Amino acid sequence: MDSGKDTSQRILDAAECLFVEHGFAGTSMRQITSAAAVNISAVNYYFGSKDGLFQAVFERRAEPFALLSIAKLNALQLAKPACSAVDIAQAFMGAALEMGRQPEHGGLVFVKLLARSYVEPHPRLKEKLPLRYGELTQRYLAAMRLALPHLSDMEVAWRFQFMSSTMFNAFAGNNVMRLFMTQPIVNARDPHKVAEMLLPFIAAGLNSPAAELVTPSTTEV
Amino acid sequence: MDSGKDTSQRILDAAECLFVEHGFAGTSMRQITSAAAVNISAVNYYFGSKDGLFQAVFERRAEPFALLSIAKLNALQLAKPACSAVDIAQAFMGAALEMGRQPEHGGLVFVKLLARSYVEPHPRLKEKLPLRYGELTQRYLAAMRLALPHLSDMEVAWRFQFMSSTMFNAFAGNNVMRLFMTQPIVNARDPHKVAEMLLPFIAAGLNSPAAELVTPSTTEV
DNA sequence: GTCTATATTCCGATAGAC
DNA sequence: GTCTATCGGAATATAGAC
Repeated sequence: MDSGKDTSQRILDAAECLFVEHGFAGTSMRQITSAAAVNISAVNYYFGSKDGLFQAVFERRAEPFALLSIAKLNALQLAKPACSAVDIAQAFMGAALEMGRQPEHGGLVFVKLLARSYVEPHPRLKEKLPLRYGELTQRYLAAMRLALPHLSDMEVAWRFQFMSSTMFNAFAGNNVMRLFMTQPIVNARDPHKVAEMLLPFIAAGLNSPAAELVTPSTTEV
Repeated sequence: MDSGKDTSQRILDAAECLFVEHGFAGTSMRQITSAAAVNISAVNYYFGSKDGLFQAVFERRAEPFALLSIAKLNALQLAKPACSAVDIAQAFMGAALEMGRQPEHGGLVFVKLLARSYVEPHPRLKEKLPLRYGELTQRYLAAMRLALPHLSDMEVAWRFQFMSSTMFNAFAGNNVMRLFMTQPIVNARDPHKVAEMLLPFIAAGLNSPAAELVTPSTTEV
């Protein structure tokens, strides 16, 4: 029998793919259990509800990805205490790439789920995510502040935001081209090639001079 | 009576907001008609179906936005035939900003709808959008190729893609911070301030040197 | 743990009175 | 054009046999 995986894991795998493709509201439990070839009531047995299933789908990958991202930064700062913004960007991208290289961690599916959650955050994420990713964000922001002393803390945060949205969307394959053109001319099949295209853009963007503020007041909350 | 707008327009307005906030599948016709304070059967009367309503919501803004974007580029190329990549980026951003300035065009709501469609394209968009936005994309790509002669056509397309995803997400207020941190430190309330933050990042990214290809083969389809 | 059967609610869509 | 009423189906969730 090739279906050696147990029921709950098959549900998680199927749900992960379907949530990425059609979103939470756009995916029914019947689709999930049908794709996983399990009985429909198994979802409630293992996860309590559809909401609970989503949470489980996310939590399975969240911790490994956070740990991986922080480990990449730790390794970088150990090897090169005065690291540049480009080094930091590469560490961040490296975490996504390494995740994509590990089939046991779902490959790039979780990065795609992150890209989607970015636009359409599930209610339960708003409670749990800050606690789990707060440290990651703080660590990367602190590193970037050191590497970009010519920028204010606020502008560093903006650039981290720009870097993240560009990266996540690129790895997730969310192309304007795919949407706007009959014949797409960019393709995100190989994540390493995407990373090669990304790097000069992001590196130059991070290191660019501070914004010339036309409006004098702050952009902060 | 302050509800001077007619029924179909009130439906469009309510649906536009709800689709942006909860997505197509996550929004029911009952939510829409309730928010619009109209009878539920009015949707079918005016738009035939929920799908038809989505298409109408999109098409109301699609043409004005496309025309505005192209007009910005026309004006730029007339005033400055040898325009730079930064000029082009500003023209593109200018279209979104001007759309945001016009309440009769829904302000920034359509940009947010674009940002969402980017991740979760409605089936009907895949047919209609390339025809409507194909010219826009081709025009901007052609202008960028002239302004960035050191890049291959393919790499220019990638950078247009990076620029678009960063812009749309920034204007739509899709922040990693909002998702990852308890206390968000960036805020996208004023689109002009967002644009000020965006410009140096995107300008430097567009003008950065070509990627060093480690893998020799092409990234094209 | 896995299944069938079912409860209950909500969905989009339509028919027909006015 | 706008309303009420309702249809048929699909959604999540649960109860209970095995």
